[in-house]
Amino acid sequence: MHGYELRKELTAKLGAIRAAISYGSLYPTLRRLQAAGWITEAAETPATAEEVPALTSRRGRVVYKITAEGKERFAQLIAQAGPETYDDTGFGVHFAFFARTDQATRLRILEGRRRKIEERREGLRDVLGRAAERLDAYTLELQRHGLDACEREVRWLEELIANERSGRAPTVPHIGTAGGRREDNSPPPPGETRKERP
Amino acid sequence: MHGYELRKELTAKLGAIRAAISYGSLYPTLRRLQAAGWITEAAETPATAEEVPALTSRRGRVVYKITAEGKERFAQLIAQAGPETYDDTGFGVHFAFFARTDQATRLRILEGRRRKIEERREGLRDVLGRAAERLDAYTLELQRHGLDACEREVRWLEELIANERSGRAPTVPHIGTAGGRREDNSPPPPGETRKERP
DNA sequence: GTGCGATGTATCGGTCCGATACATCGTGGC
DNA sequence: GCCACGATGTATCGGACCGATACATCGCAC
Repeated sequence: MHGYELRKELTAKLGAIRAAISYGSLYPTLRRLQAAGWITEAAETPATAEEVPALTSRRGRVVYKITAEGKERFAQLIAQAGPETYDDTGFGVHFAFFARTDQATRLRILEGRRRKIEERREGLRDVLGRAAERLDAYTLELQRHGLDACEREVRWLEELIANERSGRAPTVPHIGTAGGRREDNSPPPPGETRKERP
Repeated sequence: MHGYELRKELTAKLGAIRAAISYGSLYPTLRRLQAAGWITEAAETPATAEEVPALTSRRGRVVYKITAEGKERFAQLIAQAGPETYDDTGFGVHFAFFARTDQATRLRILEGRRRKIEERREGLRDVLGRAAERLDAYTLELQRHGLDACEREVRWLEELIANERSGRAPTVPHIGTAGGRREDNSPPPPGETRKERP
């Protein structure tokens, strides 16, 4: 893909957890990835390239392609978990690429996230219990709303964890016409033997 | 307060919406505020100041105090709304200081936030409707969870808006021992005549 | 036929974070 | 008695990211 396209694709995939990636972040990152050898420039520079326009740095549509090394590095990145894996953005990104990981990794990340949210929940309960008099009604309402969100996310995570353990794909509780679904998750990417634990 | 204390205070107040403010942000900001004349250094430098230790830049506990100009500027900041007022962090900060604003401002901000969340919700519905086949089960589950969060927040906002219009303080739906509450909101800060629309 | 919104690459200034350094104080364990 | 360790407290630095902006092309509606 080229940068603009990639941005749209990522926005559709990550739209639920964060805003669109900024250009000031996108293009430098693409150059960094290229310098590292994880992506390469793949054909298609301008259509009207026969004439040399000598204008300002004109370059239209740079299409990139991931390399074998890049694929391997990406597999590592989404499988390995650090402390930042469990914060809001980090978890969202990992989760969005769960279909490219193995079940052990998915379970590890889901449980780490649950632990993190439970800690946040306890912190909020502390504030609501101990500092309730010192805070005004609006601040308290904010904490309550946050606490509610934590509780819901823990339930959500627990459902996902239970499904992973029982080997099912993520459930579709609210929409589904009849029951759940049974589409296969984590299909092996075509033409590439992936190592389970990089 | 001094920096460390302020950080703890803000963490308790904003803990539901964002992580603690980093030191790399806190201390430069305090200096910026001081340079602008919105806060001043207020007494209490070290206790053992009689001896000049000539050590490395030793300065213990700098206590700051807001100035009259700072109070006015703060009142302006929380009352005026730009586009960034309605994103997650911006809205949270404004909401956390709702008790220091008037009802018209509160309503304006709540409705702006609702509009923003409704837009996000429609975006997610679009993705779930149109691009459902292109995305894997985990990505879809992420969108569903995000959509659910949007719907809940809209309901929450609508409740708050209704309460504002009827002149009541924010309701306490889940906890309360008997009914709601009727604590006064937006008390005028003591010893300071605040302008309603700066 | 022309104006305007979508497509597309690019840079720049500024802000914020994460890690780190360093010093003091209180307190509980040995 | 003393000392290790965690909490308190100020400070800086590099790097990542955002928001605004600039500039060019393309398709299409009016």
